[in-house]
Amino acid sequence: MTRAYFLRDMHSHVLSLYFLTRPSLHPAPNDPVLFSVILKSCAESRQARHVPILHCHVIKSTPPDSFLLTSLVDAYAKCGLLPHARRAFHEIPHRGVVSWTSMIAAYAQNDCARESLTLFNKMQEAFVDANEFTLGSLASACTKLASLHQGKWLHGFVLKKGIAVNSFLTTSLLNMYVKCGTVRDARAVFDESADSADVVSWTAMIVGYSQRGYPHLALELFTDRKWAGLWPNSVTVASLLSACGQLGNSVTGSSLHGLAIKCDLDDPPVRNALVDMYAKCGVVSDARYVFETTFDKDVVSWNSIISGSAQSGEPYEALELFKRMRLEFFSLDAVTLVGVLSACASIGALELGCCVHALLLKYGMVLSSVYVGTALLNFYAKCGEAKSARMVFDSMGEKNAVTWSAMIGGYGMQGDGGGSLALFRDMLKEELEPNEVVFTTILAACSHSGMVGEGSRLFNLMCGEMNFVPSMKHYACMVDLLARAGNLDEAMDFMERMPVQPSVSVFGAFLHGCGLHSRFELGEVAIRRMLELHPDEACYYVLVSNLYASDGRWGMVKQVREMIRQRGLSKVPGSSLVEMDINNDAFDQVAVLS
DNA sequence: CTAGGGTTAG
Repeated sequence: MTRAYFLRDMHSHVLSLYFLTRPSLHPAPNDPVLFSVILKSCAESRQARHVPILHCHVIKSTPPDSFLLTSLVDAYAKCGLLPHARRAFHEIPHRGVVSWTSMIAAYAQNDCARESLTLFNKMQEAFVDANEFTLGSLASACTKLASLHQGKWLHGFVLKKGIAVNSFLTTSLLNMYVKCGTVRDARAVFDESADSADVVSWTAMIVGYSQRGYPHLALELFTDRKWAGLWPNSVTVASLLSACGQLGNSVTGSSLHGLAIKCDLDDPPVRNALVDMYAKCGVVSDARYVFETTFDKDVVSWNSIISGSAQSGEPYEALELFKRMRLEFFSLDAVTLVGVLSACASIGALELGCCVHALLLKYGMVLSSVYVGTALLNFYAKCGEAKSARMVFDSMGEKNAVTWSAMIGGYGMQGDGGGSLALFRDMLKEELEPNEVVFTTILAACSHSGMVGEGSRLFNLMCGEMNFVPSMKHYACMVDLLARAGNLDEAMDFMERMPVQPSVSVFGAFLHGCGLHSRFELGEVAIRRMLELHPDEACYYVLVSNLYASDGRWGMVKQVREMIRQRGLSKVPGSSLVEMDINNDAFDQVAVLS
């Protein structure tokens, strides 16, 4: 059990004990110490029941005790009773910095960040000086408002007024920069107060790196000897596991698993992060093991294993788990359905996915986030339903590069390169920055529709005007584009002029074109080059054997296959899927869905 | 009497 849970439990016991021994009598304010203890326990255990009665006792005396009213503000706020907190605040006769800060914090904790800032202005008008507590709460308010501007102003205020910066304030400011600004600025805050760093500020910085796409730096900060004296807790470990998952680093991941066991850091977020890490590193069996041995599963546990299975090539397992979740009456959320949709997309389970769509509408989830809309769109696109995908696309409010890319790819999959291009132009018109995934998608769409001229033009636009450095995927798309259309000499020329060594997938695209257009002599030239660059790769032999097969040279095919066997290389056979037998399996699922 | 960090998704 973590410290937070323990404390909440303890305060709950304090209350039970007190009200058991004095069933009808609440403490009177003339015993302020006991009174404060009881109030604090109400706040920490989130039990609002007794607070109004205690409040009555306080305001009976004249003048009411400012200290106790301030505690009441805090207690109400922690129980989520913001209007009550506000009333108590207005009843305080002498408002000192603590009273103001309690109310500012009350707003920040109850999602009224805007009011926190307003109240801060009133506090300054009342000539009460803010302290590090006040500014910490205000920094949290800025984080919730996603307001870098206000946050920077606050940071400046702290420096200008020479307010003592402790690890609490450091963490709040650092976190503000992580969520609203850049990790660089966050790191600057962290480094400037390195002397007062503790586990929480250190962890906040690790979380920042992990969440903002620098998992490598997260691990680096963790192993930095400069902070060797800090001992990680379960929050630290959970975010480090997330970083390992992003990197696909299961070696460090399992070490952290060991650390968590050794230090008894075992709560739902850690277990969920473990499930996610193992799934992302391709060790689904370990992910499954951690999941099955978690006895206090929450919705995130289910979501992690469902998405993990779906993304690790086990979509049927994912659907099976979803069914189990429903049968156990576990309540789902949008993330669950996004995972299920991704499983449906990968096996083309149109019927089932449509039921998920119905569920999304039922819960009113479609508009709730870009993630949901994009997942639904992607599902329809992958099932070859570009029209339905487009309807989802048009109904979405917020869209990002992934959304656009899924829709562009949806047209591409149907061989509608014109549709892809039109949408790509719309994207540029809306002044959105296409990323490398969008470029890959549009190039592939051109290739599948035989639009060589358009594809080449886009590639030049990407490398020239838009200053993109093409990745291996882009090169493979270009070679595929040229080779598929029969421009094999041009494709060969393109490969030779590439600034990096072509990968197996680039050769694969080329050889495929050679097979399609019966240019076997060129294919053999490419095979020789590929052999020099990539020996010992099974897929290489498969490509060669495919080329001979398209020439009808079955003797050669047999020879190559024999070579694969002798060298002990193996390749997972490819497969494709068609939805059938809806009446049995899918309807079984549908029954669970409704 | 007041303050800080986490896990899942396209």
